[in-house]
Order: sequence, then structure tokens, then C-alpha cells
Amino acid sequence: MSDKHDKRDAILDAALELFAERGFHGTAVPLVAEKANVGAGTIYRYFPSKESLVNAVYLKWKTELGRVMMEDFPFHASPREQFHFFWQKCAVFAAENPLALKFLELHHHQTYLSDECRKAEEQVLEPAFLFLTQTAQAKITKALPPVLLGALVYGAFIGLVKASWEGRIELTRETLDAAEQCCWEAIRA
Amino acid sequence: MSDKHDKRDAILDAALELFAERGFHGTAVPLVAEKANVGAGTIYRYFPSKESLVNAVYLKWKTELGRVMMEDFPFHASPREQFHFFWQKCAVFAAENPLALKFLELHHHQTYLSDECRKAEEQVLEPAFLFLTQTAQAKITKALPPVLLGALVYGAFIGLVKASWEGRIELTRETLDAAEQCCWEAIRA
Amino acid sequence: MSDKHDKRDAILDAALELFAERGFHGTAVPLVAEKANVGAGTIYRYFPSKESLVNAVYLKWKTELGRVMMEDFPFHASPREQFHFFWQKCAVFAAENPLALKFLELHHHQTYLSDECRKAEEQVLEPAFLFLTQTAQAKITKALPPVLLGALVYGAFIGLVKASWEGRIELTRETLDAAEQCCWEAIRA
Amino acid sequence: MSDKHDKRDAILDAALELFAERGFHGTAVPLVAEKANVGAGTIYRYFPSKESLVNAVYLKWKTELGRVMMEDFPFHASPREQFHFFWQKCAVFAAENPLALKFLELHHHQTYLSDECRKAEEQVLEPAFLFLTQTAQAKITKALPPVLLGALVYGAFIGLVKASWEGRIELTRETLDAAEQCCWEAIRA
DNA sequence: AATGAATGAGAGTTCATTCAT
DNA sequence: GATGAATGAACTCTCATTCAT
Repeated sequence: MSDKHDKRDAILDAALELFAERGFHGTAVPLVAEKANVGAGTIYRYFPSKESLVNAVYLKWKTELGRVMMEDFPFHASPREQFHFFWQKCAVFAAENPLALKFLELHHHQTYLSDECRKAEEQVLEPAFLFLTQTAQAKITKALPPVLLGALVYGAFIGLVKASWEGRIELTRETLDAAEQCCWEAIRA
Repeated sequence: MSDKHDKRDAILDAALELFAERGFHGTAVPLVAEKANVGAGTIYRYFPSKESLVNAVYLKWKTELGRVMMEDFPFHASPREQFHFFWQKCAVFAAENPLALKFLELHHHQTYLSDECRKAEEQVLEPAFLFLTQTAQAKITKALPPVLLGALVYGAFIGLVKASWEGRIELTRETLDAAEQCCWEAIRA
Repeated sequence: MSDKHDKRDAILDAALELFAERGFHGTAVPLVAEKANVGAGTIYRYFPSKESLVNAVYLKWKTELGRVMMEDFPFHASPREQFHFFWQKCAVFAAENPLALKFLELHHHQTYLSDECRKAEEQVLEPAFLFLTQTAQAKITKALPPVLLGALVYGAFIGLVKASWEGRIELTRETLDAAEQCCWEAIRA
Repeated sequence: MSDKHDKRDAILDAALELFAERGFHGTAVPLVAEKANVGAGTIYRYFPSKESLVNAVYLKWKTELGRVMMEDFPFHASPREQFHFFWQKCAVFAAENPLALKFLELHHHQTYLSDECRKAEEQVLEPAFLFLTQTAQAKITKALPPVLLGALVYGAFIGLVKASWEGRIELTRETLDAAEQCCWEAIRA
């Protein structure tokens, strides 16, 4: 039925895995083809170039990240609960799509990414910035630029995830909860 | 005497800059040679391969980072002052060697890095872990694994620096101080 | 009935145009298919290979050229009138089928053409050679090998047509008549 | 001594031969390399692309043709003698550089040729046009556009040369002289 | 009969590495 | 010791041809 999408998706999945592990320039197109179980030429029926492929992977997962971040957002919950929601969503995404997160981190702001990818980036960040703006106004979080607090918390989260990738820590429920509390204390007024 | 080291250093500097901006696979050896003002063959008199060159750059700067982190460490100051010292050293390193930090982040844990690099990595982290172990025992910082708190704080710091690289924030004295205080509040008991 | 031939002709027409403009190796088969409004695979139902297609196009137009050259030949007119007939036929063919003439010139004696094409070539030239043989015997044209005079006149004609393709001259009635007279004076005794 | 030019020339010579026989798109770069006895990559040290290589070959031989055409031009000889000079020069060039002439004919006005090549083309034609303009004014040649007479004569010459390439005629001294006289009669008043 | 998605061999091109100078 | 021209393996990408539908 969806043979066409099966193949396109197989290519996107294979590319995600290889780009995440070896980087853009370190990944040969025929290798992607082999992993996706298609011919090398087939990739070029779906993507006009290797660059467009990496952009497609980036856009797919950045968009997906943005989507899950806002899914069922508890608009009427307390700021602390909303912060928990954000953290939880990131943790679930990291647990379910470790390769996607690795890929997004590794290719973030690379020269071969299109403007479209940069715009998707900003859209994903917007809700978090809005949250930090509103809670700062309410004197719940510190009177600091949202971009600063956002960078710190997201950076801390990524630091945690990277430590788990390197086997230096295990992302148990307790660890994640403790880390969340640390980050909340970092930003609360 | 220093002619030999002049050339070796020129190669390491050129490699640092190019690897930081384009990544390992995205950087051609002849380009490194050109930037270092040496012949392409000369690089192979100092480094047996491109891989060994990237390892040498990594080791040089990881070691340098470890060195500056411990230089003049105030062993008898208060934990908060010691934390300030760590943070300050990182900030100075980031300001003085932005390319080096970018390089270290980009090549961190890549497959072509040798075991020696991984060991250097650990050595750099050791003092910070020791600090977090001792302050936790003294109930000054949270009773959480040092690797967890370390990952959060270093991650937050890298998040901040990346935001500045992308032009989303300016690393003024005030910003850095505020961020430091956030991170202290994240880990304090 | 003519459905089959419609498709075959559409392919031949598309191939003529593309081969004439981009050459044999510069033309992709799927492009021919697209221009002919058929599937790429359909071409291989009519022609076993790209080579056989270019041969078919060549044979079609070389044969057509031979046909129109002899159509209504004025066997009983004067040599000068017969020469005018030849020239006129060539001019009409060039005007009506510029792509065909361009194609025939571009692919003339190429390695991928079959022997059949070479034979067709000779058949087309035969009447002209016969004419030049007979008029030479009658001391109306120069006592030179027909192949020499034929090469000069046909070469001159092609030179003229190429100049018009390049926009260096316009093939008006006057120009063609003047050129014809030049060529006649070139060969007349 | 001139090792560098030896290699560049070897590439240009190999390219001339292969492009003349198989056309631009029909010639693979590695084949040129093999014939030139260099590595495939070496070609790209001398020419940035296959296109620039074919342009270099074209320019080299078009320029050479223009040079030999004007070498020792008998400015004070009679028009008929000057015509003989042109014809003779072309014949010598064709005899000494058959591949070059074949190449120039095959690649004439192709889309991948640069503007520089087109300008070289015009420069080569200029002296012939000047000759035809002046002789027409002196009522020695026909009162027809130089571009018309030039196209006829050069076309006739190429027709003759092509016939010899195809083995249909032998370019003896007598044949060439007779053909020259034919062409003169074609254009004389 | 007709299709066009799929293919893999081969195209043009790059680059890590070597070696004669 | 230093070089950079030379290389060929491997890259990205194209296309003549096939075959399941």
C-alpha cells in the first residue's frame, strides 16, 4: 500500500542512524543505501542530493521534537508542573529516540543545513521561551533573559543525556527526577 | 631549535581552526597544510595520519583545559569560592580559546579518537568530581552522584557558550555571573 | 492500428530533437521518453537499445532525404536545371527539417552507427554521383571525380546551412539562388 | 626541464584524440588519463573540470589554426594568389593535424564551449572576411556577403576533408589544386 | 501493451597519502 | 628536512536498462 513511503522512510531511518554515528561527511551515500536495503541510485529518486537528505532527516526530527513537546501541554497547571512537563517530554523523547537526539545535537547549526531547518529550530524553542518569559514576569523564575535560562536548562539536559550515552550515568527515573529538581532550582526566583 | 616546533604548532593551529569549523571528515589535509603555510607532505613528517593529527589536537587542548582548570586552585577557599573558581576558569578558557572549545565539543567521543584521548577526558573531570564528592559529604551540595551534578553544570555551561556562538546571547560579565549563580543553586544542598 | 505507430513515431521525433541538440551520449533515454510522452520502459518495447534508437532515427531521415531528392526528378531537363533541382530539394529539406539535417550532420559516421546506415548514406549519394559522371562525360561539368565535386558542393551547402543555424546569415530565396549559382560555377566545365 | 608542460600537453593531446573520435560526452576522463599516461586525479591538477579541458583543447587548436592561417601572409600578392595561400594553409593544417580539424568541426558551437572559444572563432574568420570584402569591392569576387562566400568555400573545404577521412577520396596535390580552382570559380566575379 | 520505480555500473571529481626532488 | 606534484581509491551522483505491476 504505502510502498513508496516505506522506501523513503527506510532511507530516512538509515540516514538518521549513520549520520548520528559518523557525521554527515563521514557517511557515504552507498552505505545509507545498503542499510536501507535499496540501491544507491534509489536514494536520488527521493532526495536530490546528500545535503537534501540530511536536511530532510533534520527537519523530520526537529519537527517531531517540537510536536511531542507541545502535545497535551497542561496550560492550566502550575509553573512547576509545566516545567516538569517539559522535562518529562524531553526525557521521553531522549529515551525513545536516542539516535534522533544525537543526530540533532551533532548537526545543529551546521553549514549544510537549510534556512528551513533554522526556522524549525526557532519554532521548537518558542514555547519554552514563552514559559520562561511569563514565569519571570510572575517572579516565579529568575529575572534573567529567557534565552539564558533556556540555554542553561537545555544544556544541562543535553549534558545529562550525553553522560548516559557515554555510559557514565544511567537515566533512571530517580536520576531524571533529581536532575529536574536541580534545574528547577537553577532557574526559580 | 624551535623551528621544528614552530612548524608543528602551525599545523596544530591550522588543524584546530579547520576541524572546529568543518569537522574531521569535512576538512582536507592539503587545506590544513595551506593554512599552516607548509607543504602537504610536511604534515606527514609530524603526524603519521590525519587521524593522528586530530588526536594530537584533541589531546593538546583537552590537556590544556585540564591544566588551566587546576592552575592556582584555591584549596583553602570556601566551596562556593571554589565553584566560582571553576566557573571562572571555564569562562576564561572559552573566551580565550573559542575554537578549542568548539573543537573539543564537536569531536568529543568520536570514533576516530584514541583511548589516550578518552583517558585525558577523565583526568580533566577528576578534580571537579572530587570537589562534588567532598562538598556532597559536607552537605553543602546535593547528595547526588558527582557525575550527575558535573554533567548538569558542564552541560549548562556548554549550552550557554553555544548560545553565544550562535549569537543568541552575549557573554558579558553579568551574564556569566548570573549563570554561575543559577548553576550553584542547581547543585547546592 | 496507428496507435502503435503513433507511439513509435513520437519516440523517433523526440529522439531526433534531443539527439540533434545534445548529441547521442549527451541525451538520456528517460528524457527522450518524457519528451515523447511515454514511459521510459516503453522505448525498449520499440527499440532494443539506445544505439538501435539512434540508428533508427538516422536511417529514417537519411532515407527520407534520399527519397525527396529523387521525387519528381526532371530526367529530361538540362543539366543546369537538374542541378537546380538537386539544390532546391536540399534547401527545402533543410528548411522543413532543420533538426533532421542537424542530426544527420552531427551523427554522420559515428562509431555507434550500423553498417545499414552507411549503406543508406551511399544510396543517397548515388544519383548525385551519376549526374556528375554523366555531365562530366558531356563536358558540361569539370573532368574531375564525381566524389570530389559532390563533396565540394554538398560541403558548401552544409557550410551555408550551418552559417544560418549560427545566425550568421539568413537563408532567403536570393541567398540560396546566389549560392546555387556559385556552386554551379564551381563545378561547370 | 619542462616536465610540467610535458604532462599538461600529454593530457591535451590525449583529450584531443579521444574527443575528436568519440565526442565530449562519449569520452570518459579516466580514459583520457590512461591515454596521457597520468593518474585520473592528475587531470584535475591542470584543468578544474572536464568542460574546462575541452575548452582548453578547443582554444589551443582554434588559436593555432588562426596563427598558421596568417603566418607569412602575402599582403602584396594578387587576390588569386592570396586565395591560394589561404587554401594551401588550410590544406597543410588538415594534413598535419587531422585530429585537430576533426575535433574543431565536431565541437564547433557546442553548448559547453565558453565565450572565449566563440571569440577565438571570430578572430580566425576575420582575415578571410576582410579578403572577401576587399576583393568584392574590387569586383574580383562576386558582389555577395563575405559571410556567404566564406561559408561556401570553407564548407566545401570541410566537405573535401571529410570525404578523405571517410576514405572516399585521397587528398593528393592534384585533388587539392583542382578543388581550389573549383572554389575560386565559385566566388570569382 | 505500457509503465516508471528501481537498480548498479560507471560517470566526474576529491583527497589522504606518497615520493622524487 | 621539506616539498608539492602525482596518484588511485573512494566519493557523490547519473542513467541505460529491467521488471513487477
